[in-house]
Amino acid sequence: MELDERNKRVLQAVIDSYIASGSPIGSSVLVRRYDFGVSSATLRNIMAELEELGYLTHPHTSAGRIPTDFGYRYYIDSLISVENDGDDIEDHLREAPRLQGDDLHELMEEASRFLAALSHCAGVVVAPSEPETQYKHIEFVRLRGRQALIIFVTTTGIVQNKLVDLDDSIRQQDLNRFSSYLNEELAGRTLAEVRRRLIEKMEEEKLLFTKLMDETYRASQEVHERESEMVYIGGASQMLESPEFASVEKMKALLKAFEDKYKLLRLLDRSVAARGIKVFIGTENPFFEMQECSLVVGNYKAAENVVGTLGVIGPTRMHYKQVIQVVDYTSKLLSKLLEERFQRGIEP
Amino acid sequence: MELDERNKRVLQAVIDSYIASGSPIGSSVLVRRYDFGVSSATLRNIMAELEELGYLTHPHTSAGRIPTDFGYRYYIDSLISVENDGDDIEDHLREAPRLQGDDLHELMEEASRFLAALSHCAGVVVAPSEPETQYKHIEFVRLRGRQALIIFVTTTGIVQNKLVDLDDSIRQQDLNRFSSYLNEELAGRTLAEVRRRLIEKMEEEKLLFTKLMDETYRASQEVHERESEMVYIGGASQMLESPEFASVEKMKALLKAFEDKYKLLRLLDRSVAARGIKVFIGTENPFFEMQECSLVVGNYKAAENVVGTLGVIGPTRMHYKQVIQVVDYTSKLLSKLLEERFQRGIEP
DNA sequence: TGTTAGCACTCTACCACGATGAGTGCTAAT
DNA sequence: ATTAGCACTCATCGTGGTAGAGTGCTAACA
Repeated sequence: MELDERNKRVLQAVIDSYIASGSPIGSSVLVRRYDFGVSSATLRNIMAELEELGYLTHPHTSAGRIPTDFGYRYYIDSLISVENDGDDIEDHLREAPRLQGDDLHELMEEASRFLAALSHCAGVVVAPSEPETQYKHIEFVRLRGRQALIIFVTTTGIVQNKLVDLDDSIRQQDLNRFSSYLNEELAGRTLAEVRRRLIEKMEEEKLLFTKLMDETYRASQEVHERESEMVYIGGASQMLESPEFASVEKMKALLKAFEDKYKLLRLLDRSVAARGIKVFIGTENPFFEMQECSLVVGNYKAAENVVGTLGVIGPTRMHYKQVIQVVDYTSKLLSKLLEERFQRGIEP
Repeated sequence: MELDERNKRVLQAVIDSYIASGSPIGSSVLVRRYDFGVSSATLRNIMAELEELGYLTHPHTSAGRIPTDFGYRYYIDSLISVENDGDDIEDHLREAPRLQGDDLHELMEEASRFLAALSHCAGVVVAPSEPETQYKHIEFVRLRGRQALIIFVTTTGIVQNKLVDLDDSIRQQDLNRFSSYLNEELAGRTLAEVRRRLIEKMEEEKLLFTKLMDETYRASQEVHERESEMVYIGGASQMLESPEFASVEKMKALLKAFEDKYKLLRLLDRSVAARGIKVFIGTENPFFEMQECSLVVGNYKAAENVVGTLGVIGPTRMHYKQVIQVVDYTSKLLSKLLEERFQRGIEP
């Protein structure tokens, strides 16, 4: 059943107004603020119809209407047009502070705060995740005594180091040979492949460097673990400003959810597959603590591969249009920065 | 003016009860729960006296007494004895999960969560701060093309790397000579000294490696910046459990304060000078947002030097005795772990 | 002089009550 | 199909009244 043009306009007006004001929208408000050319009674009939169809609801009999999750879904899919009059956000973006952290860690934190500041919600950035991250370079460095440093570089510019004990008999030249061997063998593979390959090698050739190989394997595993754990949350307190979280219980639930970064990670990772911006509304959201929140998620990439997720978590009543634009912009910005960083830093 | 023995006991009883229950303590409660051998009327007189002296107050005429900050101060300085019957905490500690992160970053996060879990407040750990951190080792590694990696290791086990462009003419052998030169020159100095020395060197000998020297200088500076920014907060939502933060305003204030890590840093750094555990109560606290909080701070060390601060932030009404023990224990634990890590990892 | 019993007083928390007003749903007229 | 009008509902807010906890003070007592 398709909505007719007028009903669409009314639905949009209700949701727009509700997003702006935060309180339920009654028929009189619509008459006052919009020009539908009909009376409040007609609007009441239309709204009753929209409620029947599941787009709207009202908290109690004598209150105005608020959108359901289903209503928001329709609003986002069919009613807002991000591209055609997307000029309002551009101004904000132009005067926004630029991201400039030169450390990856710093850059991620900055990006999460950037998202938060522009969206007035919490900003989340997940560091590049493993499946798409590629091995770039390995290097072994002898330190004093028996110590050596394994330096592991990925295409996303992460440098992982690990200290290991080594036999005195192994000299820097040996290490150099070993590293160029590995570099040739592993070039261009993803980390998962690298790990598989290392295990194969270890079984094939039970040679001199077993221990070193083993440690290398471990280092590559640690890159994986460290990366996939890294979730940066910025501006969580922004969210507490919205009246929907004005109750102590809800605040606590929200805060707890933010502390459990692992859950957030899984939540965000669900959207890695898809390109473009995705929106999860309220109950579409798999975690109970987040049932009153919406999620706007996008990806960023570096070196041609999709490598990470970023997004905004806010109340279901958020300014979707603006937030979608912000997430889109930030994902492009971050992609560009990583690309540059990558070019400048590691590629010959 | 010194309190007589009975008044001390009453003060202690009031504070103990208040810490346990969270609601103001009336004379009848004291009669019921303690055996002072006097009537409630006498206790009322005593409590009035204690109020006169500034140790207690009451929120309104017909409410029981609660401690003032001054009262807490006296309580901590004179009434609780951490050492003599400190057996209650030991059991908890024994069955507590051990810290085992092998990455410094991970270890700090774990420690902050550890503090939070045991104290039921927020746990804070500041990464090793610069003045005491010493330079340990430097290494230059040629990568492909014009790229090279500067690896900078401090005594606290932090490894900082920086990618630089280098002239093709500089070969790995040159780099090795340069690094052993620097290693000799800079051994055992603090980072501040290292930076000073590098500048001197650059002016003295305008030689081949000016650019490399310059980049090295920058790397050492980055170690400083990165370190001093690192504040780990664990279990912030624990604090929201206590009824004193049950108002939305207070929660927000608290959360904002936690987000501004830099302020926290300055707060905690005030106590770096002193050894042992320090307690800051309510208004003794320099930041307005934290006026209703107390702070229990301690230091941890590695390699014989005091290098970092850690502590617990909680409501003024916290279980001081237990928290002091937890902070003490954790600081020792972290010191030991860092010491081990240091021995194992870097020292020959 | 210190302690105690008793009493008047104070203040909060809680509940019930009613007024207000925004907003709906329905019906009958247009 | 639209509209005016009306009865009805429900949250919100201020009021007043009550119960209970706790105090301070006074007068009696050891």
